[in-house]
Amino acid sequence: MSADENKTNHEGASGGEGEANTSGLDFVRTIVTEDLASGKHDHVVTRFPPEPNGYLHVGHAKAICLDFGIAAEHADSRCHLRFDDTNPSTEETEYVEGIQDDISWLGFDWGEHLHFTSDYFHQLYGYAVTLIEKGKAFVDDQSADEIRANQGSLTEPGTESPFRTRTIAENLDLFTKMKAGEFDDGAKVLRAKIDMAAPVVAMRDPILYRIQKKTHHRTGDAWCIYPMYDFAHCLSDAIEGITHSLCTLEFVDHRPLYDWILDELETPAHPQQIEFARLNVSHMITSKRALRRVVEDGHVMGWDDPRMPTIVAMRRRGYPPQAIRDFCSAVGVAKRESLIELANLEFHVRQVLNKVAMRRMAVLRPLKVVIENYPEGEEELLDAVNSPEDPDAGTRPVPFSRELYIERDDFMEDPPKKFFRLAPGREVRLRYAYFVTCTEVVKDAAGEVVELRCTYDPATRGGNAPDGRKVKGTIHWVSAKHAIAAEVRHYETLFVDEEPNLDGDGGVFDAVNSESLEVINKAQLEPALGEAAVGEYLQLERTGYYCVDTDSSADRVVLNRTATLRDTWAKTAKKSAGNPPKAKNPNKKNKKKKKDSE
RNA sequence: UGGGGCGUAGCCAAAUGGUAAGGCAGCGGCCUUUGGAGCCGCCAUUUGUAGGUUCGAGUCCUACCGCCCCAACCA
Repeated sequence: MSADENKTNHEGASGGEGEANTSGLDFVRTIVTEDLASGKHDHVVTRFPPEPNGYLHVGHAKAICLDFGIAAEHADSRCHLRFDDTNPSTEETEYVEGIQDDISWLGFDWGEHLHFTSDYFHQLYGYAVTLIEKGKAFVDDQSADEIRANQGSLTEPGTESPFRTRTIAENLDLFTKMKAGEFDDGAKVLRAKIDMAAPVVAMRDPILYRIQKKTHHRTGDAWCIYPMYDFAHCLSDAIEGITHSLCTLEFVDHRPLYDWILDELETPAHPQQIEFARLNVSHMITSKRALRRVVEDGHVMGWDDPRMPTIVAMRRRGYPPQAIRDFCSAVGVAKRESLIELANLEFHVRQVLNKVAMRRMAVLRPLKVVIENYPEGEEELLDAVNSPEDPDAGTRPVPFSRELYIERDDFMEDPPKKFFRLAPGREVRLRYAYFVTCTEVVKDAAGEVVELRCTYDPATRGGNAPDGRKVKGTIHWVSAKHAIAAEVRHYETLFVDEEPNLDGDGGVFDAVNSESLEVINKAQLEPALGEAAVGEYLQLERTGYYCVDTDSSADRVVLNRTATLRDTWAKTAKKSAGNPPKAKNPNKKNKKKKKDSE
């Protein structure tokens, strides 16, 4: 018989549709599905509401996938992109454009529903006037400091403003003058009249409008008063007919205010705010403030540096949008705060790349090999498969000649037990080419191996021996004469800790991994790589997934390593060497409050 | 110490009173012209703790413990 019971009881209201099957759905989709089944709504409208004051990051990707994803799952449903641009001092057109690019790239489409909270400034103003007329809002002359001081504490109630009892007429007059620009920034604010003793601080006469004589990136100087988030957001949702307004957990406390405003005013709709836990990924941060520090302090090349957790950066690094969507879908949606291991994201990146990346050969750290019984000056073209996952991708010719490069790591003078690659006297297969046997090791004065002399078996052309003999190892190679020199960039995580502590003495500086970028200057690529386009997904066989970086030009190839290949050899090698696991950065724990993390 | 949210494996996450899905990671094996990919198997006698209700509890009740959020004229 309680009100609560009525609120949560959807079944009775159903038009005999039967119960919705919500098994396995996350809690947000469960609510949406039940609302549809009960007839509360016959379609769903969601919205993704970024503030254009920075670039989108992996955490936003989750929200985007949720907001747009849910809309796409139901008939006649849609998701709006609405820029929450109520603070002209931090927002810029550059970000408006960047955010649209990111969402499109991720694979979502808002159709005709590109909106701006600033489009509603006039309506919002009208709602504010209505609130004043109802005696539910007043103009406060207190300074910011005074308001803060009178707010009370978490355990003590606040005290009412001395201006709280102004007449409606006076409030109307003052608010009109605020809008007309008759007062300075901070001189006055419009506040809701709710309850200074409310246990939820957000309900203690929250500020609705403040004066900011700033030029807005869209409305210019038309306004000098701007609505606060709490006032603008719920009303914008209502104006757009949003059915389910999804946001992160820190807004739970704001829900009573969201509902209060919509209950006090006559609006076209009363959307339901639903909060879910934000996405955290190990070794990444999602605080815009800290991200800006990382960029401004020069720890990275920019917002799109492949080590950044931003969407532009993941794009430049070579993460396919499908992988990001798969990842978001795999981590789920719940209210429990969590820290997803980076390995999870990388898994989805590899999973997609394995299917789409063209295979190529490249030698990162070259060791010269001379095939002594291969005629000088001769060369030939061998066929190499472009993708074992996609027969339609065909083959390409790869030039072979007497002098080759192989990976230094693929040779050991004194190999351990399970090393299957080249060693003195040992025979291996050069991928797609021939079996070769190492006959001599050439060293320089310092004892460094500088060259290998080998012989090849002409009968093994293509990689198979007619006599059926097997080799244990297959290594990649590149013809020295035909190779293209390139720069290859390898990345480690930008932060050394799983959960970087940004509040320590050194802040971001102490948290960043100073060895997160490794530049390899003279990698040798097979000729086909000279034609790869910027952004193209590649797998350098046996070494990893790469893509052509935007820094590349006609005469310079730069590759980014997107992800390594799973490397079981590295594991067994490490195991037999008894290497201890990497030490972790000790300066963790004592996390302090993180703000500005949306 | 006020209000709110949350505790299921190393990391995520399902299970709507009926006997703990799935994924990642890890471990073992098969296969392999990438030590890749793929395939097979193993990995929670138990859901923060302690009581209680019930034939039956991760689910309901009580108490306790722990973590997170809230005192911007930010969003």
